[in-house]
Amino acid sequence: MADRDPDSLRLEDFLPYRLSVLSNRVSRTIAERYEERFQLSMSEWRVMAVLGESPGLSAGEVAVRTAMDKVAVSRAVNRLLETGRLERQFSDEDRRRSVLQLSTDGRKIYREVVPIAKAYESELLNALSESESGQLNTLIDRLFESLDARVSA
Amino acid sequence: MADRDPDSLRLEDFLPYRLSVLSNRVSRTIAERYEERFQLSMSEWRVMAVLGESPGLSAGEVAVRTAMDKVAVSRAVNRLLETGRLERQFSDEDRRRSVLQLSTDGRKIYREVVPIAKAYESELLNALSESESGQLNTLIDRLFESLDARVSA
DNA sequence: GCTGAAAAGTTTCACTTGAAACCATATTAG
DNA sequence: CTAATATGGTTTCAAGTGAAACTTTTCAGC
Repeated sequence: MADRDPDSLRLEDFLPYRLSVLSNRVSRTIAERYEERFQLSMSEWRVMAVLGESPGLSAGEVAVRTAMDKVAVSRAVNRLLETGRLERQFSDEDRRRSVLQLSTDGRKIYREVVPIAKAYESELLNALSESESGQLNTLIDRLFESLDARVSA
Repeated sequence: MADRDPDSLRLEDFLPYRLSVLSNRVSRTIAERYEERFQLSMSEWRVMAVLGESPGLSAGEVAVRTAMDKVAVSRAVNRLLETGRLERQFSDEDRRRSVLQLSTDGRKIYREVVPIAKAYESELLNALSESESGQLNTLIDRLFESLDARVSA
């Protein structure tokens, strides 16, 4: 497994590359399952997903939770408003702050997409044993910690 | 770790989402290290990386090896030609087929970037023990197999 | 209360991206 | 041979993206 020739770089063995390819394939596959069927982009679905779990968030909070930037959130929110999947009010205490929640229609779609998403995740994880999935999660968390540790480095 | 409520979806625990965020952060971080310094986009670097390992590939072969689509490769190749990092000939047997290799300048940059990329990978993997990195690689391979198994499903 | 700075979102602009159409060369069938 | 088909690569076009500028509202200091 060791690959310690410092002068050569086999892209196929390079972790950042492997993660990127894996993630792209996974995301594309799952998106195919709801994009066409629900006319829902991945950004829109992410926004719906956090609002389904946590109604009443502001756009900024959605951005943090989804790791999207605020521009992308703004656009996704607007499309979801246009398509009637989302309702927006503005906070009484702070009228810049939006208060977002799924509409009746949005909740309906949410309830349809969640099982699709979870089924796909299970399918993918079928390749792994229970304990391996646990390992994977732990390892991913470690990598996040490693990234956080060197924010400004 | 089990999360088997089929009606709810916590994005933060959802593997496809976690992979996507992890991969984006890793890629962005590493790209920062060479983009500004070498005026090199991630696509261009990927093309250089495979040609550094395997000179003489065609554009199509580069596309397969980098998991990029042919449009992206075509554009990256053209930029690399313009900036003098790449040389292109066309095959004698099949004059549609390009034969690509790094130029002297390209090889120089390649030799500078490889250690940067590898250093970053090591930094990231410092969070893991030797055996954990091995586990991670195995798990990622399994997930790829799982994806390949259901190509047309 | 006012003025200046900050925060929540939105808009703009320049750039990237991928699908589909396209061009040139190669191959195959008749 | 020549027509039809396939293949390698490029161009076009429509959509997506992020950084920076902007608008509106709030807050802090005086």
